[in-house]
Amino acid sequence: MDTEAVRTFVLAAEVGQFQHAADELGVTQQAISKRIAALERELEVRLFTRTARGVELTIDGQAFLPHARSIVAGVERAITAVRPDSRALRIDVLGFRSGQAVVLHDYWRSHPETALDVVTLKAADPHVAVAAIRAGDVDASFRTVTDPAALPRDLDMVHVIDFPLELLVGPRHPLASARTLTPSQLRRHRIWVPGIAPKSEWADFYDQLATAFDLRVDGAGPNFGVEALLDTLAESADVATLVGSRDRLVWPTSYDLRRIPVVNPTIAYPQSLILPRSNPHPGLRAIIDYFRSLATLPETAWLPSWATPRRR
Amino acid sequence: MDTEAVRTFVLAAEVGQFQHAADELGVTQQAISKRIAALERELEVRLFTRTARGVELTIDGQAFLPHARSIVAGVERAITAVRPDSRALRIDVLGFRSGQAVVLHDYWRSHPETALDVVTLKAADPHVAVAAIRAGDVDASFRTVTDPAALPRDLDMVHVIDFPLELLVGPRHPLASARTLTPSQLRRHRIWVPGIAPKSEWADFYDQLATAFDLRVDGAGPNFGVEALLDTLAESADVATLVGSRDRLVWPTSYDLRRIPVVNPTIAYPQSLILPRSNPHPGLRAIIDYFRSLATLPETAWLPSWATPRRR
DNA sequence: GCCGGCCACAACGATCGGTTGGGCGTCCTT
DNA sequence: AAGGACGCCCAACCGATCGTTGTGGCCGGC
Repeated sequence: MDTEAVRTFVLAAEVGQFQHAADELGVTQQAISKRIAALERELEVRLFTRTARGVELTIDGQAFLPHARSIVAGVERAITAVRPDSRALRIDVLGFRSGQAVVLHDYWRSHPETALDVVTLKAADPHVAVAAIRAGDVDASFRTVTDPAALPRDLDMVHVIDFPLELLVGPRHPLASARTLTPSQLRRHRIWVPGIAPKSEWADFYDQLATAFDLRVDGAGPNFGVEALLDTLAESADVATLVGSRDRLVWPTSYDLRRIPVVNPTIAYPQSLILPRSNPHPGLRAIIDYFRSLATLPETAWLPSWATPRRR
Repeated sequence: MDTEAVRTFVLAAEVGQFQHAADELGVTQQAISKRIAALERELEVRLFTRTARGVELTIDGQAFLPHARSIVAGVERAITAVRPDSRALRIDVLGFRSGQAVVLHDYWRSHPETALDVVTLKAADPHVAVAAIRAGDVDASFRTVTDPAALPRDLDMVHVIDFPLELLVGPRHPLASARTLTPSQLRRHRIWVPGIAPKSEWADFYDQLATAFDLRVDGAGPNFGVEALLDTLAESADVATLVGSRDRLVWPTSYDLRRIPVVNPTIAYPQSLILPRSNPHPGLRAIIDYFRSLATLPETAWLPSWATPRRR
C-alpha cells in the first residue's frame, strides 16, 4: 500500500472531488483516479461512489477513512522522528527494560502528546553518549560520568533520581523468604552481576559497595543476556543478584524469582542525565522535573562517592 | 512511502539480517536491500549500519522503529476494517454529532480495544439502513421504524436509550434566561426544526409532540446545515429549536446559545438499534448494555406512541 | 590464508505511476 | 430540447521503480 495513495484518499474524501484533490496536489485528475483505483483494487472494496458532481464515500470508504487518517498521521510522526531539523525529543537509555526507560515510559503515558523517541546506544563507554549528544544525534542520555572533570564544558550532567536496589533470588536461596534485607545480611552470599565492563561506572559502584559492606560481588564472566541470568538464579541455591527497584524484568511465572528490598541502609544507584549546557531540548525540563518528583531516598541511604544525593 | 518497505524495515530490524528477512518474505536479499535503501533515500537518513554478520539499527533507525510499527499496525487495522470476512463491528448512526455517536464514542473510549467503525448512511429512509444490515454492509443501525410490522422478520429492533430534549435558544429569546422549562411554557413560541422529511420518524415525533402539548413546531424549510440553524437562532428573538441532551453541537463561543432542559414532563426521544435477529455481531451485546446502563427517564416522561419506554 | 556468510552494485525485464488525449454521463442553462 | 460545463473513466505512451540474476567486497572463523 502506498501512503501517497492513502493521503490522496483522505484528501479526496474531504473535498469530495478527485478534480479538486488533483489541483491541490498538483497532479492530473487521472492520477488521482488511478491512485484510488489501485487502493480499491488492493482492498478489493469500492471506496467511493462516483457521481456527476464528484465522489462520495461508500460505507466501506467511511469505515476506512479514520484508519487512513491514522496511517497518514503515523507516517507524519515517523518522518518528523528522523528529520534532523524537526526532530522529536530523543533520549538515550541504557536499555529498554532499565528503570530509566520504565520511568520515561510512565512520563510519556501521563504526557502522551510529547513527541518522544527512546533509543539506546549499545556501548558501555559513556564517551559514545557524550559524542552522540555533541553531534546532535540524541538530545540527552541517561548516563553517568563518575569523574565530573571528564565531561566536556559544553555538556551538563544533572542528577535526576536514585533507584533503590533489590536482591533478586530464586526459591532455593537461603534468603528467599525474607521480606526485607539489610546489607550485612548479604555478607558471605555470592552476588553475581555479570557483564560489568572493567573501570565502568558500574564496576566502580559495585567496588565501593563491596568495600563498604564487606560483600562478595562477583562481576566476572560474560553477559549472556538477562534470560541466562534469570535461568541461573532460578536454579541456584547460592547465587543472587541486585536489580534496581524500577527495572523491568520479565520472566516466565514458573521461575518463581523474588525481589527483596534492601534496607537499613537502602542502597541506591544514582541516575544522571547528560544534556547540552546551552539550548537543551525544551522538552527535557519537564522530564527532569518528573523524575525528581518521584519518591526520594531516606536520609540514611547509601550512595557511591560520586553521587550528589537528592534527599528531602 | 511504501508500507511494504516499512513492514520490511520492521522485520529486518527484528531479525537483524536482510538475508533472513528475505527468506521470511520469500524474496531475494537484494530486494530487501533495495527496499531499505529506498526508505533511507526518502527519509534522507541511514536506518541500518551494515556489518559482516547482518545489520544493526542506527540511532535514527531506533527512533523510526516504533513509528514504523505503528504504521504497520494502522495498515493492518485499515485492512481488517473493510475485509468482508474479518470486518470490525460497523454501526450506522444518524450523524457524527448525534447523541448516538457521542455515546458510542464514550463507549469506545472506555473499551478502546473494540474494533469499531462508525459510519452514516446518508438517507432519511430507514429502509436504506434495513437493506444495508440485511446485505451485511453494516452490523447495526441506530434507527427506528415506527411501525414494527414494517421490519423484516430476520431483523430485530431493540430500544436502547431515551434522550431528553432541550430547548436551544439565542440570548435575545424571551425564554433565554430560564433554568428549566415545562412544555406548557413553550406554547406560542415558535419551534423550528428544519430538514424534517415528511412521514419520517421525526415528522411523526414532532406531530405527536405538537398535539400533546399544543405546540407550534415548524418543520418546514430545507435544512441548510447545522451552522445555518445556529446562525439563525443566535440572531433571532423568537425562534428556538429542540436538541437531544447528548447531541454535540459545536458553535463559536461568540454565539452565546443556551440549552435549557425541558421538564415536567421530560420530553424524550427514544433511540433504537436495528440488528440481525440471528447471529448479530458479538460486540453489539456490550454496546447495547452500555447504552441501557446510562441514566434512565423519570416515570412521568413523555414519549411518542411507538416507544417502549425503559424506566426504573 | 582460505572459506563462508552477508551486503552492495550492475544489468535486465516486468510492472507501476505519471501524462496526454478522448469519450461518456449528468446537470444546468438557454 | 440542445448545448456547454464539469467530473469521471479508459487507452496509449513513457520514464521510474521493483523485482530478478550475477558479481564483487568485506569481515569473522577455522
